[in-house]
Amino acid sequence: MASQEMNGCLVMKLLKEEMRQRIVEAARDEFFQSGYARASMRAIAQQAGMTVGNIYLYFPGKEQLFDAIVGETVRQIQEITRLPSANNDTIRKMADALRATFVQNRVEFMILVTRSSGSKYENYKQMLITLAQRRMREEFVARGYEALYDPLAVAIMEGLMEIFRTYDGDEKRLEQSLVCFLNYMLGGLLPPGSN
Amino acid sequence: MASQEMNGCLVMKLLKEEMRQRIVEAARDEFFQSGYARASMRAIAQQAGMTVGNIYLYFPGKEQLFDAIVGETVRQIQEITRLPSANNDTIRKMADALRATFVQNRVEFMILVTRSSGSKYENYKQMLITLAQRRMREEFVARGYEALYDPLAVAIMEGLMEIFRTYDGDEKRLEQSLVCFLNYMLGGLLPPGSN
Amino acid sequence: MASQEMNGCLVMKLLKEEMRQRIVEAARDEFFQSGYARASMRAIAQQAGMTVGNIYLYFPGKEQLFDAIVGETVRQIQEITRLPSANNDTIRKMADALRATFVQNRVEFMILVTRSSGSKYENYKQMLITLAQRRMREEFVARGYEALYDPLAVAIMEGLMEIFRTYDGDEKRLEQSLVCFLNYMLGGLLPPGSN
Amino acid sequence: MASQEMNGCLVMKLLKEEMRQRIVEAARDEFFQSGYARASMRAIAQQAGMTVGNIYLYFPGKEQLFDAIVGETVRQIQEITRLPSANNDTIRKMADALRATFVQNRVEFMILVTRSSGSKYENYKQMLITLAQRRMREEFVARGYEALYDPLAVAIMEGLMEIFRTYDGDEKRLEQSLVCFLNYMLGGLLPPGSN
DNA sequence: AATGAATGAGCATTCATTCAT
DNA sequence: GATGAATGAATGCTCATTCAT
Repeated sequence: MASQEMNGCLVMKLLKEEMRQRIVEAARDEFFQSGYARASMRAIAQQAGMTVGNIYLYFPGKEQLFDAIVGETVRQIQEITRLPSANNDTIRKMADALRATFVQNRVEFMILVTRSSGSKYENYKQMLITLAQRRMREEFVARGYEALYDPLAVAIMEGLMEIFRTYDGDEKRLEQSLVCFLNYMLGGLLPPGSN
Repeated sequence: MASQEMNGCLVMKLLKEEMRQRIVEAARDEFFQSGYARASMRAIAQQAGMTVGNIYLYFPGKEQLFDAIVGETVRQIQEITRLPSANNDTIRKMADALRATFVQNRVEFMILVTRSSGSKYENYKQMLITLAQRRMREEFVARGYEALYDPLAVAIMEGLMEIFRTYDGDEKRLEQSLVCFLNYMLGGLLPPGSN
Repeated sequence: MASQEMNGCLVMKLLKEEMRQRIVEAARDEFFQSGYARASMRAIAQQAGMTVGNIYLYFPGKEQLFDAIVGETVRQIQEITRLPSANNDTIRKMADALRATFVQNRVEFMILVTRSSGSKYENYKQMLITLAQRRMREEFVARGYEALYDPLAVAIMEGLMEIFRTYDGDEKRLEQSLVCFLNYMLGGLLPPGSN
Repeated sequence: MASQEMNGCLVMKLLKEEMRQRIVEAARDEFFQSGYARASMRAIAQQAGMTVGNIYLYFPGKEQLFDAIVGETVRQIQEITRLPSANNDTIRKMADALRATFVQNRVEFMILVTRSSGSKYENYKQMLITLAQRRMREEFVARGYEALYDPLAVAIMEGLMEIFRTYDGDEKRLEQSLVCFLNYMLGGLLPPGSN
């Protein structure tokens, strides 16, 4: 009987984990498709093949469910942004780290950046950009582009994201485009003859 | 007596115009803060210091109220986008026209581009970018950057908008930054020795 | 000055009466077109070329305005229905009286009978029919049709109204149809060879 | 345990079905009393002893709730009206079919015919009458009553409905009255000596 | 006498959340 | 643990009526 209970417990755990996963996947789809604000708990439950109420056993609410999806990605990106800006390749390193994150968590990244309106992450893209700006500031200032670092950071970030979007799934061309784009964008920053 | 009547008439008109203005301003605030979809007619009414029903004396509905705010800006931009792309300065011309529009209708422009989700303008930014891409395509392809025109168009547009945002109110520096930014972004397109 | 005032007073009276008439006519149109429930005070005011509030100077409310339109017709029909049922031509007499009323107050009659839903007259047609039934009862019973007087009363009334509707404006054919229809409907009631 | 589950399941189903039924009954009452347009979802919910939102778990909207009530009756009548008009008893057959429908769905029939203003069935009675007219036209014209078929069709239909109303519940007398009424109404159509 | 702006209660509908089972 | 029916407050919108001018 004890073994039965333990067994039951394990099965339960497994079941629970599976259920949680099903919810998360359905929610990811729905958030990606409709955005946070327009996403409906009903639709998520239906797609997950369960009832609305059941979702609330696994997650306290819509916001926390959203967190469960994009939270990990947020954390990864926070790691990236904590890297010391050792040399003049800061941007390339950030771009590469973002690429890695994107390749791993493509949908989560896109949700976070373009479909989070209405959630507490609704300014996430802006946060990212601001972060990039801080990193780039020194280098730009050193090269006499202090007035440019702000829009350039934005331009680079949005350009990167467009590349992510465009070459989504084709990792090889994604990388090529990334390099090509960054060379173009950062070309002006390099001393003549440095390439 | 005639002067009294005229006076009364003027006062009325003023009052009406003032009310309309109060609604428009409250709505602009609300749309800017919450975006079209989450903006609430009740909240707008409250902020304008009147009842919901009264707004409907001035505007037929939420959508038309939104239109009353962003419509003029939309029209101005349509004018811009109809310009013939005579020479290789297309982008500079578009940028300049956008700048003019932005200087005049800063909040409206921002609402249109970043807070219009749920309205008929919800893809407005994408439309603008697509437009820019079509304009830039030829020039980029001619210079062997065919793989780049897509993210570059995005980068340029977003960079422009960031400049609008940053130097909002300081028209002089806005212009300087614009020129500087475009030189930087389009520098790679010019044949060597052309600068 | 006194004469001026009297003059003013007369002019006022005339004006007032004219205004009242304009309201009544606009209301008649609107009630006829949209029915009582869907008729809108705004629309009536607009069609009458005045403001909503002004209507309320002449009539206490929507219901009383409706009364001002159909009230007279109601009274006329009440007169008819008070006629003593002297001989066996009751129905013909009622039909004729209704015809007279209809010819005079065509629109009011139609409003009363078919467009009064939502007002206190919404069962007016039924009232009329019930009345006709009471009148016909004796004659039908006398002729052995006691089980028939009820649906026949309805059938006759509705048939009459359809004729009113169909031959509206063409008084001659209206009368012909009326006679023809009543002969058909009441033919069975007459003793053989009585025609 | 299996039986418990089945039991639970059955109870659930019953409960759901009971709720649905309560809504339908409350709605039927409300639609019958106030007509489609003036019927209020709030009132229906209150009469059904639940909140407004809950009704929307069972029906997508007011219109579909109305359909759930009158739809079956509409379908039955459509069947009737598809009958080929084989001989001169068309009207009797239609009357009989209508009687059958009425006996089964009395309130629904009345709602459809007299309380559907504002819904998509608001011209239902007229449709029925027009249908009857088309069916009767030939026969009437053949007998020289071409000017009469229109008001007669109305008269017959309304008379039928009155019989339905009057003898509601007493099917035997309903049938007798029907036959009697149709004999009376159609008597004039038959050739002399045919009865 | 006339205006017409303003009100406020009403409408159908939606949806995150709760809770008895 | 899971259900899904139920809630209740919110949404945009309408309209008869009122009232300061």
